[in-house]
Amino acid sequence: MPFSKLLPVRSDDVQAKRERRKEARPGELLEAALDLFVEKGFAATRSEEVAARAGVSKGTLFLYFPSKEELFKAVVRENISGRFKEWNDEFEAFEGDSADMLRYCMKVWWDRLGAGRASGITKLVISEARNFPDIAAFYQEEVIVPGQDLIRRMLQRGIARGEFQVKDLDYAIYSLIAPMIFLIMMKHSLCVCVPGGYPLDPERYIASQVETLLHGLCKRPGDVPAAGTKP
Amino acid sequence: MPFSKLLPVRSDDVQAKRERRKEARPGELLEAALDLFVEKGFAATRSEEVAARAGVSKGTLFLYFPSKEELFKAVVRENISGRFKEWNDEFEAFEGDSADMLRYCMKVWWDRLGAGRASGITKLVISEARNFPDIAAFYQEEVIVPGQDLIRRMLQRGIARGEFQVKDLDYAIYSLIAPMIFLIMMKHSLCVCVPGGYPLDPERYIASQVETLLHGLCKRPGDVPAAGTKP
Amino acid sequence: MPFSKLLPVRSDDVQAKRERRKEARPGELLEAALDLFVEKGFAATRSEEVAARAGVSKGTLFLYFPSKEELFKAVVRENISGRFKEWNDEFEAFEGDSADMLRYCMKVWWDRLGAGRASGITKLVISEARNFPDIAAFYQEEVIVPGQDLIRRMLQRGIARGEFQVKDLDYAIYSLIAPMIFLIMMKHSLCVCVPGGYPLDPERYIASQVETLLHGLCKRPGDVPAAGTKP
Amino acid sequence: MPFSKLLPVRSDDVQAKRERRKEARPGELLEAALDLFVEKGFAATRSEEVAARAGVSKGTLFLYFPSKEELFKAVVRENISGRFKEWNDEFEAFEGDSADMLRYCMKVWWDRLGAGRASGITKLVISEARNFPDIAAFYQEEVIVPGQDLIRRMLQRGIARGEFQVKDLDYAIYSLIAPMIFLIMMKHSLCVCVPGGYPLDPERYIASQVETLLHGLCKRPGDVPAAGTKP
DNA sequence: GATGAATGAGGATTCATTCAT
DNA sequence: CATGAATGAATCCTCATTCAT
Repeated sequence: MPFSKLLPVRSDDVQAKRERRKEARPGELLEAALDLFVEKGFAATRSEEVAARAGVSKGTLFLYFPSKEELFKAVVRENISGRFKEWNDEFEAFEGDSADMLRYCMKVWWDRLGAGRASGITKLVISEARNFPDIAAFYQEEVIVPGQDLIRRMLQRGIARGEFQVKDLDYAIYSLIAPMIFLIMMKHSLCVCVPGGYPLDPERYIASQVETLLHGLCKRPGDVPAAGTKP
Repeated sequence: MPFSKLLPVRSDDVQAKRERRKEARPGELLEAALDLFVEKGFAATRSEEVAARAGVSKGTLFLYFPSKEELFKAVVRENISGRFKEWNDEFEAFEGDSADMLRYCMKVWWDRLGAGRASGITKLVISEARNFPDIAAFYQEEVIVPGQDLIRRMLQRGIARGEFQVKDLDYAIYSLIAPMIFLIMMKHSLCVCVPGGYPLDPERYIASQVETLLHGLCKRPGDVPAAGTKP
Repeated sequence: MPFSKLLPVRSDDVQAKRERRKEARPGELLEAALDLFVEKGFAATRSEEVAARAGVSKGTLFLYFPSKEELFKAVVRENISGRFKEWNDEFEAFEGDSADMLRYCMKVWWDRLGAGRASGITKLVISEARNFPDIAAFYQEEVIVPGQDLIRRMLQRGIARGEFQVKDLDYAIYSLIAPMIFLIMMKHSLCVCVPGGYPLDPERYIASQVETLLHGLCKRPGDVPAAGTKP
Repeated sequence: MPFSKLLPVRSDDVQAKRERRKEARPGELLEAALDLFVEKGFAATRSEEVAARAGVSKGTLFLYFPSKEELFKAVVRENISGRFKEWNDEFEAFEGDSADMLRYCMKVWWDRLGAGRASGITKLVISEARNFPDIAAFYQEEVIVPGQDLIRRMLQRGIARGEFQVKDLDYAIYSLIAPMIFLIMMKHSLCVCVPGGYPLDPERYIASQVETLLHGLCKRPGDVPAAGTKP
């Protein structure tokens, strides 16, 4: 038994915590940085604040990341992890109406990604892409391509089942993407800073988007007079 | 007639040039500011650089605009707010099918605003709103409120004419806004920095969005088998 | 008769006014500058504001005074004019009690100098003397020396008439000067900028100062119990 | 005992020096600031110069004081406000004649405050109050109010003991304040810049002021013929 | 002479980054 | 490894002064 074991327990504990923390450092810093970058953007986030939120000193931050810019890149890379495998499986397993599938997907997307902190990454990338081209490339490859691929397959399923019709499949995917990106951008910008508050209830927004997306704005010959319409 | 009138024309000319320059200054500065704000964002744009690009010195900028923020507001007024009058008139004067109106509006919106540099302002505001609440509030008031108002009236027109049906008018406007904002965000972020290039042809994008928006994804009972569908 | 005489009268008038003004320019500038220097001090007074208050353009100011510093010096020199002749005469002519003379002088000093704008010069000189040694020298020679001389003679008169007694004549004069300078300084500083307001009623202040100056704080053996004393 | 404790003393020493410097910084900065504020006034003192005189860089100054104004307030607290406790105690403890108390106080005031650099602060505030209302308000609260309060209590003590008599207590305090302020103003303006030198010996000035203040200028019936009077 | 547009040095303050401990 | 004191380049904005007209 080493002598250290004979030292007062507190010291032991603290030592252990310190060890644990030491290895967790980069992660804690990335966490803190994610929060702050999402909240304030790259330029307005102060290195010291990141360090403070991670519970370390300013100097320590630069021990792990050589510059604020590298920290930023690490934050984005760290958080762009493809959860696409899981999503693909779920998609493959889905049975039923394509309209329901789309309704389900949008809702699930919001609950699992949009509503959480992960959407902050998307906001971050889009907002700062211009000043960080390699991040943009990274994101494109890791998120956009697989994401658009999944969405395309969803539309194809609908078409194959004779439930959807689209004129231009490559661009139809944007009819699903645009509403999601818009919601994310608003959630992280105007919704949190306009004095009167920018009114945007996500659930209601998604419900409205999906229905319009499925059925369109145009009244159809056989349609019932649409009870809910507010003229 | 005083002798001065008989002096060489040059004097007159130079005077004229000076006058012209003086009057042109604000415009030149606004041009330069627009370029830089769009390129670098609000925070990262340095006042001095705006001045330099307009061919004047630092001090001159502040002769015309009391602060960077006021300069930005002037850019917004010059490039966006000022156009609503014209748009409203056009809307009021429009005759014909509401679907055509929507097609026309989207196209015209792109040609006049979206395609130009002005759309960069929208991207900027959404990206940096959180750090500049004053700017966000200003933009909300000057652009978002009148813009959404116009869109709402377009939908109401369609409903009134029995051509559109919407369940939730307040949120249906986002079905028009989201595609536009998405296009703007992409145009000024991923589209200009992803190496391979983010493939997004605006015209085709808008055409696709509008048709889906009008008719929805779902195949309708009486629909012909949709020749254009690419399975 | 020159043709100009046939021009509309207005022109004539304006021309005349302009002529008149042209010669008055330096004076108007000095007036404006006096006001502003007294109000804001040297550093905080902007040349442009002086020009604006004098009704001319910025450039014109520099036509008459080569720099802000020279303007400042001119302002002080211009306003340090000895009205001492008049005061001396009045002093020589005064008949009566020396205590009354002192009461009279203090009151008259306030009415004629202290209360007016002239006191601003004194405040100005004392406040800025350190940065303008030649102004200080000028003021010393033109104002302080003759002023102290007059005051000394007043005390001497009292002593000669057996009405005053002083131990140290050279310094006794400060017993008259200090209250005046203090009042001036306060009038132009704390009195006009402390939020709650610095309470200082000049008339009451002078009355109090004079009486204490004449009779002292110490109760005298034969004194009546001083009805007005507020314990 | 860990081995580190056995390391050469040098490390310890250097550490100590660094600690000492860190703790000394605010003091060094306050010293430098006091010097410069007194010498040049508030507006004309450049932050960088304060830092330089304290032997640190611009940034370091703002590490200890968030703004130039806060630096100034700290200077005031350090040099003036902090002393009232001590003064009050001394006043409470004073035994003896009120005239002696007044003589003692004036002398002590000069020795401890007036003669030192701290009095320059008072001069500065009065000179620049109008441009820095916050500073004026702060000074009023921290220095003027407690100062006048102490003086009022001194007069009240004299009255209570039947030694002083005043007609208007609220204004009688100015009979003590005015001489002190005058001396301060002169010391920091004309006295240090008039070429020939403005002749003002503080000790003699105070002695003269106090005696006149106590006994007044007027000869009293029972007075001896005032040996010292120089006619 | 008069104008006022233009200049650019200067000043307060911020913050990423370094480095001695 | 960790710290946090120190740095100084960078940035917004001001204003005395110049000079072409």
